[in-house]
Amino acid sequence: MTTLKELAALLNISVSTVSKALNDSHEISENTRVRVKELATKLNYKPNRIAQQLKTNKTKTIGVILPTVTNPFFAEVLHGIEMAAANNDYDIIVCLSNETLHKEKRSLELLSNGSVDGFIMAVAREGQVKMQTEHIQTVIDRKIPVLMFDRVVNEINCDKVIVDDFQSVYEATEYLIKKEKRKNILLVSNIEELSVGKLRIEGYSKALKEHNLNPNILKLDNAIDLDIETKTYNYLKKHKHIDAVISIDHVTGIVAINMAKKIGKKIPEELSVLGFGYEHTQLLSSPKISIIHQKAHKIGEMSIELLIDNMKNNEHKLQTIVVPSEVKLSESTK
Amino acid sequence: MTTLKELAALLNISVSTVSKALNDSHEISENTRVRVKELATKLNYKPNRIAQQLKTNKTKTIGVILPTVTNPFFAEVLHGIEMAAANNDYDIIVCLSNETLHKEKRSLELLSNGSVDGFIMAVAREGQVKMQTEHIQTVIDRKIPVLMFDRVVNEINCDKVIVDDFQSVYEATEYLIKKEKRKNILLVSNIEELSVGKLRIEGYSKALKEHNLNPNILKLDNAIDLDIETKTYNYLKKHKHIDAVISIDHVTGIVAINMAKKIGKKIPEELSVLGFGYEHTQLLSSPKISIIHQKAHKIGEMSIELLIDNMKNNEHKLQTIVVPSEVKLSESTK
DNA sequence: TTGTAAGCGTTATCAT
DNA sequence: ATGATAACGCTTACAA
Repeated sequence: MTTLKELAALLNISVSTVSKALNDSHEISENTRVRVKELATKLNYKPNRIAQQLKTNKTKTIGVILPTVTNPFFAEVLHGIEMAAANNDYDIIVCLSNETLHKEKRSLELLSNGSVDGFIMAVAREGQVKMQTEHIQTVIDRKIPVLMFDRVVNEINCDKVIVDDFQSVYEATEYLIKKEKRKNILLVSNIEELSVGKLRIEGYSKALKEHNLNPNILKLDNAIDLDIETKTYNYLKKHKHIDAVISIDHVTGIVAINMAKKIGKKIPEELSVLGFGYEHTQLLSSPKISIIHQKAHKIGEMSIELLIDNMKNNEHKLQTIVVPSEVKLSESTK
Repeated sequence: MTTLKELAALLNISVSTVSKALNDSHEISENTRVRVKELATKLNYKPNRIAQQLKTNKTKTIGVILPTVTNPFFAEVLHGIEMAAANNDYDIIVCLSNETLHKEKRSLELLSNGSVDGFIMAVAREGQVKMQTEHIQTVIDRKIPVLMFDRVVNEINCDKVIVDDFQSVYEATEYLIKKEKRKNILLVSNIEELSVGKLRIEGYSKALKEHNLNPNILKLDNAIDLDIETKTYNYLKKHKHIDAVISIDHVTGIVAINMAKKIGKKIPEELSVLGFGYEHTQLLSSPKISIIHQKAHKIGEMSIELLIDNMKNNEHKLQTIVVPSEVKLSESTK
């Protein structure tokens, strides 16, 4: 790799002159500026980023710690983060906690050694269940900015970008009650132990209470694949009076549709199904599921913007931004 | 952040002594070694990675360039990459090309300045269509190791990790012909311009030819959402004799099932459906689709292993590894 | 307008 | 056993 030193030697001028010339310093004469730049392009000179980082004590890199990336919500957030970061000339280092505390901890520790200028993270399931968060506070105490999105720790004081979990489910439930006149609404949950899951369930409960309806909640307890189907099938078979389903994740809603059809329920006439969804969710269900579409891409973008403001702006004030979701009704229920 | 210098000052010894003590040099006395380490842990000293990188000219970081991460295949590969990288004490910088050439180019250029020790990439759709690949060769010429996975450029000589696209579809098609006695097999494609798409279609064509059957190919031409449904619906409606569908991506197979049911076809009796799939694909379809399951996670792991060997091992030989897929038949067709 | 030199935090060589 | 010094590649005050 070509270095400033090499350029300087070839041109018989000093390193600092070369540096200044390349950075368009006014101190440098037109003539040498051109000579330097020509040789630089000819030799394909690129400043060594590591050296620049050491000098400036800025990495222009953001650490992104996600619980997983196979969940389409996080994939889409990551997409938003990457795009926005690139637009601001930031790189991102991605770490996956796999929902475990030890991996999340390890990643934070490893990257806190000057590898990144700040962090964007959604906390791991394990940390949220066990309520262990000191490792995050430690990073903040070291004056490294941290931003949390989606899954958030209330006790920690930092920038946050969250979804309107409570409000969106509250409104969706109300819609089912008031507009669609549903009276026996089942909530299906596979994420009840997450902060977002709790909020969604609260939104549902509040709407039901306000209309004097009884809650029906099917907690799948972090089940996988066939278990999800069996439990849903059995529940719907046993409780024939259910006339609407709200799924609070992106999978169980489609499963509910499939199971209901198997039982012979007419959708949406006899059963209205609403779930959380992403890019292809509606395409994959038939009849179409109605979805609460979290603006995951937007969440990613906002996270970058806010974190960068925190890193650059001395008067930055910590804040929590709520990104509203968008309800997409299926054609059939519109 | 605590530095060696600070430790040295506090202990009234030289920087180099501190450095050696922390690195367990035999030159240092038991006594000072302990003193240094105690103070280091007390002040939570962590060596500055940037400085180490500058010194050693190794970043222990790998650049990962993906076309997208909302496609579950790439998400799962990324997961495998991240896990394997972490196990080998490597960080990954993730860039998304969004299937565009200019973003892919930009990312390669930006990271080629000493930011990473090597690259893992799947080329963007645009580059594959336009057959533009010089930017990749440029990186290789600079002696930065590059590994390609899945979508691969034959003309470029580098490590490759690929899927058995041709073979898996060939065998799946043969299975439909020989075991299930299907005679009118439709191939649905939304990725015919990608290297992998071409190979899959070839596998299909070869199997048909060997059994003297006529190919039926529905090219969706990179269509989105409702278009996919409409085109599939119309085709199946018009060509009632179709008795099997092979989808060569992870979406159109499920859509085919839904559309066929709409038309009134019995699945799998009248129509057998087979597609490419990932974690939740089968869960989302009803009746269950049979899937060719690409070992995406494995592809990610292998890519890291191979690239690291390339970076560390002087006698490394460039190679192409084929990761076999696994066919998961739906319960109903087993 | 150009050059010298210090410094970012490490590691490594060579004295002491 | 410990320390002084140079070096990685760059930026930047300060001198010339």
